[in-house]
Amino acid sequence: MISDTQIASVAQRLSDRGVRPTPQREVVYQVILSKRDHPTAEEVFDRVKAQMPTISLATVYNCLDALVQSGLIKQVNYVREPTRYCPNLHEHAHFHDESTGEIRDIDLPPDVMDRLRQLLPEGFSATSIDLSFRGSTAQPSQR
Amino acid sequence: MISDTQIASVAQRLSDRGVRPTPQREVVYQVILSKRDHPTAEEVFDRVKAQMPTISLATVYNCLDALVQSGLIKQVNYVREPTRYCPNLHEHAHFHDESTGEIRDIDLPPDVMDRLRQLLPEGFSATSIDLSFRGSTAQPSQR
DNA sequence: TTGATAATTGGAACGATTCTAATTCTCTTT
DNA sequence: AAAGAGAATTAGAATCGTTCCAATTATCAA
Repeated sequence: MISDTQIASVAQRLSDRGVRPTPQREVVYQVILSKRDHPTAEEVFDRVKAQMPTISLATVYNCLDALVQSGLIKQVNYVREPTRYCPNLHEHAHFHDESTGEIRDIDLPPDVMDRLRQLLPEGFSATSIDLSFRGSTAQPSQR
Repeated sequence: MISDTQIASVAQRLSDRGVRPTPQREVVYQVILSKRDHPTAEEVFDRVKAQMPTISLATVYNCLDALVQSGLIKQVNYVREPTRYCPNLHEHAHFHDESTGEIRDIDLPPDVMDRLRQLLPEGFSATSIDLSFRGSTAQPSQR
């Protein structure tokens, strides 16, 4: 369930970032925030339709693009899989479990980020750093 | 220009990895080795056609898959761009220059790899680690 | 040389994403 | 509160990269 104050704060966060807060964008953003996973655009579309059945897939793509551009969400992509979207704005990496397909966030301490940046030759500056692991987990994740 | 010994060694490397050395695979592999960049499948297709005009795009994809699976080349992918292929087997990251579109390899020292692996929680084991930077270079790359 | 298996081929099919052009909305200015 | 300009939304068509398919051809072991 979503309270009015949450809706308000979502709209607020959009305007704060210079994103015109349309109902569609609010719902898309709300949907992404309300579940800590990494949905594809199609999955977002399905979830959003529950609240706003008339929204179109093109709009979902447009909204996701606006959110990504404004820095409110991030994109994750794996070879030959649809792009996924991620509401976690902390510096983090992704672990892609090959057996379950699950994607888990891995915290990235600042010292590691610094160390990574040091790898770049003179004159290179990175606006984003993407780190992703692929592998398997010994035990099933408990959550 | 490609000498016979180079061809031979390409075929040899294929069989060493358990990849049946067909003419198509040899040419695809040779083409990828002969230029230190990160071509897409279509680009590989174009280059290969110069030597073997009858090859089909499907075969190029098949060959690239075989090479990736056997560990002879790597895949690189960026959000909403076609998959790219990379002959550099050393541990390395990629730097994606946003203004030129160029992709540069960045060496990854073993200690950094170790540090990255340490980030994984208990029970997680990574079969591959992908690190990629996105940004711009102050000076144009000299090479 | 033969047979079993694997690879290649061209074209159709597919999934993800983008484009298009018409409509509707939002927000600012009156 | 109304109007107008620009932005966002929409449905559907189009596009792009990739995979699938069924028929043909090649490779390798016996």
